[in-house]
Amino acid sequence: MANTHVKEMQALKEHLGKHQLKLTRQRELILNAFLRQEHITAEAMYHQLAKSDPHLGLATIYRTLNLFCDAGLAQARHFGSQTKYDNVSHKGHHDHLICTGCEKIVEFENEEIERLQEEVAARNGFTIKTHRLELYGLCSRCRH
Amino acid sequence: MANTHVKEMQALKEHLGKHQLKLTRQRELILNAFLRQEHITAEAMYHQLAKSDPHLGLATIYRTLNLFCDAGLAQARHFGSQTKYDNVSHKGHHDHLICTGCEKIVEFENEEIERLQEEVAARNGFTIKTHRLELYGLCSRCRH
DNA sequence: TATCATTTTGAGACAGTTTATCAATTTCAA
DNA sequence: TTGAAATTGATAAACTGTCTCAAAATGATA
Repeated sequence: MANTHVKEMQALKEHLGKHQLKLTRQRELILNAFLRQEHITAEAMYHQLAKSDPHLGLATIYRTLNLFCDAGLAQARHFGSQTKYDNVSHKGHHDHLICTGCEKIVEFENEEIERLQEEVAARNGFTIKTHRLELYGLCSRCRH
Repeated sequence: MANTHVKEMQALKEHLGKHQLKLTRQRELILNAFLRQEHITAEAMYHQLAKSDPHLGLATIYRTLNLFCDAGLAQARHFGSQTKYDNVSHKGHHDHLICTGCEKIVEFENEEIERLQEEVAARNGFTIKTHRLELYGLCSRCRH
């Protein structure tokens, strides 16, 4: 199975090098599995990888996903009692509409909002690397 | 100490009446404390109220804050590993520019972004109650 | 106001998620 | 190849939030 995620692997290696961290078999394995997802929980990834690698520990999954966050490859999003790790490289970036009634999540993108964010950032001397936008409310079904 | 939150108390009583629930000393106490906050965690409220009422149980705080959510007075949001209960009657916006270099945080407001958020929500049948927008990047000082 | 079915409370047990611990193993620079 | 440093796996521990249940409080009714 070829590594089709050369760019992300490069980014990970760069982060590891900068922080005196090491590239391990597990980190490669988890990265490849992670990049195939749009977003996933640690627990789900644990079960998924257990099929091919039964001795991979849950703690390692958590540690590695948090490492990916530090490296800018992933972004943690807390909802309900679980943490979902978003794949940042997956189709740019998506924001979320979250129904507080039924917990339904709708993803959206809005270029105009992105543009205004850049504008706000520039006005304050910032260069944006990533962002998080979550709108909380009630979906049409839950409003009634 | 007079109850200065007549409107919210009225809304709570209405909810209680509709659902065969009872108005208790604890619910009044917690409501008054809650309405003084913009947002608070159950744990924080527990410690705050423990000073004047050492026997108020943590479970009661959780139950009551969830009751407020049902009554439309509060809204739960998950932040990190904790749940914050937003006071719905406060409508302050808290958008943030966060520097990943020096951790500086700049607050901002942008009406145009807010308007576009409403638009996106409406297009998806949602009614927004609150939102969270965080822009991560480098400030001018850290970029160099 | 007294009665009493129903709801609520407090205290702690419990459950689900994430992190800490630590001996054994692996990595990688020299 | 060597060895200091980082990482892993297994599991204990921590944390947040919910459940349990006997005792207490509430409020509708008489």
